[in-house]
Amino acid sequence: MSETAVELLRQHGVQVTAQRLALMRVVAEHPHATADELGDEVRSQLGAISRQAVYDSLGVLVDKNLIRRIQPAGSAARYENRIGDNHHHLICRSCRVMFDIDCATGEVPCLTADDNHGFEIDEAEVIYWGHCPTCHAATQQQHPTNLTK
Amino acid sequence: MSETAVELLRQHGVQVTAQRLALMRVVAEHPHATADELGDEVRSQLGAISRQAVYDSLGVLVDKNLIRRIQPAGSAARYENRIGDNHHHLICRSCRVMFDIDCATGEVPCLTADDNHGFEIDEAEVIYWGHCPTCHAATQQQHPTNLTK
DNA sequence: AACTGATTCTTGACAAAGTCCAGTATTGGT
DNA sequence: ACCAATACTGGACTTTGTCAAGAATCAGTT
Repeated sequence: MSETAVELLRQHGVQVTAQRLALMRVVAEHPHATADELGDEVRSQLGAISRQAVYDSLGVLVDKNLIRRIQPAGSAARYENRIGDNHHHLICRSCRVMFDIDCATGEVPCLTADDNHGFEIDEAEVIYWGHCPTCHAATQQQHPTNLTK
Repeated sequence: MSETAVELLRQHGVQVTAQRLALMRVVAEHPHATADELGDEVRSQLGAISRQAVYDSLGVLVDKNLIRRIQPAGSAARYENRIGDNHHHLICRSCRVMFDIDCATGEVPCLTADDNHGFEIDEAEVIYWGHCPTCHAATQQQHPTNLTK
């Protein structure tokens, strides 16, 4: 597994460092974690890593398309290593749980927009918002208006 | 126009204040502006408004569905008064320009997900990412890897 | 028109997420 | 093993937003 990671980095012309390898591993182990959480996790495995290194490395990995960054409203950026399958996300408005979800339309959804304003569109990001079973049950009694948690 | 705004607020059981009226007007005049920008604009019209009042008021208006909050990756929350027509957004990865875009599939897109994990889904937020004509032309020569602006 | 309770606004401190910068350490090619 | 390029560290700083206490405003009632 580490072998593969090293090769992957090399293939993408990226220097191989302990921090990057650790982050790749940790992202795979904890999908949808924040930079902070990933940093803590790496810290518990490597002993130490600076916040800047976490951001730098994640940034490089995102740029090279080795991991994906998701940034849902009202929360810090999250990272996942499931890439290239154009899947989307389902998030609970109350508790912020997040699930992967395959697009209903099968492939690249809604990618053809009526008026693309001359843009070169490369991705249609879809986020499904709703309430998970638990939170939905809880909101039956009272109707919460402040969803900003 | 102000009449309408006053009525709108009343209809939604919201107290009518100068700050809220100003924000509604300013949001209408500057779609896709950030809270900060809206605050500045109100300030230049009313003379003064506190940051907290801006956030509070925008929050109330969003809760009452009088305006909509959009929070694209890598930028502060933005507000617009075009609501209820389920339109989406097209954003340039380089310069962050943002356009409204009607959904290609006509109505509530991709809202039926294969496996909804038991969620009560109420919205499918779609953001089209790409490069605007200008930035696309610029990226033809050199391939920029850092899209985090 | 004045009173009053509830809501809203102001002010200032605080917090989270991320960036900037200068110096040091690592990496990988020779 | 050496060296230039790249990456990491540590600390200060910025941006975006929230919390909390008191002052001001709103709107219903008399």
